Amino acid sequence: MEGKKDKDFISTLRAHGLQVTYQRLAIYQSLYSSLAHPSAEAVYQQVRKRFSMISLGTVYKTLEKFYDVGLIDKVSPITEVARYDARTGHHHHMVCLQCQAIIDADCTVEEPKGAVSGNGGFHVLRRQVVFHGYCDKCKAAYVSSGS
Amino acid sequence: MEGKKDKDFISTLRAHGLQVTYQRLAIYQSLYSSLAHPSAEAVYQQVRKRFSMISLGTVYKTLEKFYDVGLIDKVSPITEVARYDARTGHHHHMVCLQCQAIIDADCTVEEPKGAVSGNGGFHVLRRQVVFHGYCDKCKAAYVSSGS
DNA sequence: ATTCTTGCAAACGGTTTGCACATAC
DNA sequence: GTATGTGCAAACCGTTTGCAAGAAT
Repeated sequence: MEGKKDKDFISTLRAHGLQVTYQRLAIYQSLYSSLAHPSAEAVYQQVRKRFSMISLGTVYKTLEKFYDVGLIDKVSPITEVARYDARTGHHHHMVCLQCQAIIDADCTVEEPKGAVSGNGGFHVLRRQVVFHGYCDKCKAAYVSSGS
Repeated sequence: MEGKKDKDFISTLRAHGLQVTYQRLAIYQSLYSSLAHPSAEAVYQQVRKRFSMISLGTVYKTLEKFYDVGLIDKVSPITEVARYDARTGHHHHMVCLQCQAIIDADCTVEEPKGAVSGNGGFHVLRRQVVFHGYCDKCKAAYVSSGS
């Protein structure tokens, strides 16, 4: 579940003009090796396992900095807390209403047609699709327990 | 900007099994007559103009109740606070990164293709597309100020 | 009369901020 | 040596909750 060596993380950080610290390495590495779109708190818990003195504040600051320089994505849909993603390619998400899992999805979206003509002059920079529903696991639980 | 009489609001509330109060009427009416996808705070400020003794807590509780019974929609995208919409038809939104305006948009989205085969068993209930960018007004400001 | 709703204020939780100390460069 | 990052704790702010008084049915 790794695939990237410390060296690579270091050069990635440098490539984004970031100073390299153990905390940042640990945070980026943790995020990079997760598919769960973890929250700041989740990253904190994960990183803490190997780096017990890290503070939650640092995790918040670091994730925000990563996001600022475009190193990571921020997925903040209808889930109640911010969730992050180290894969910055344009893809979309399926969010489980039950367990809050966020699963990557692909799909194409056509240009928006505003209420008025065209899209009302809106300049689209990014499009994000969020599918809400139940993941495979929760769907089963949902069905078996009735309605 | 009205188009609906008090009587209509009353029957709409009743139709959703809600007790009718002046506060609820005012809140629903305010939301219904706005295109701005206002936040709870914004609804509060609006309603307060004609109903000065209303409390913010009531607005929160009421909007949530409306949402529960399906009377209104909750739009909580990358904007920092919850935003509501009295138009519950399936439509999407363009969110201005500058002024936080939310503008209705139409577009079709195809079924999601999960990372795995199909959509990995995900049962889609709702799909929401958020376009981020700059609205007509802010785009102009953005361009004229350079960068 | 009973149940639901309101208003108020306190609590909550995720996130941000200020500051002194430590670290990267 | 200087700028930047860290840890800690307090502040922040949108939102939720508990409860007593008030209104709807």
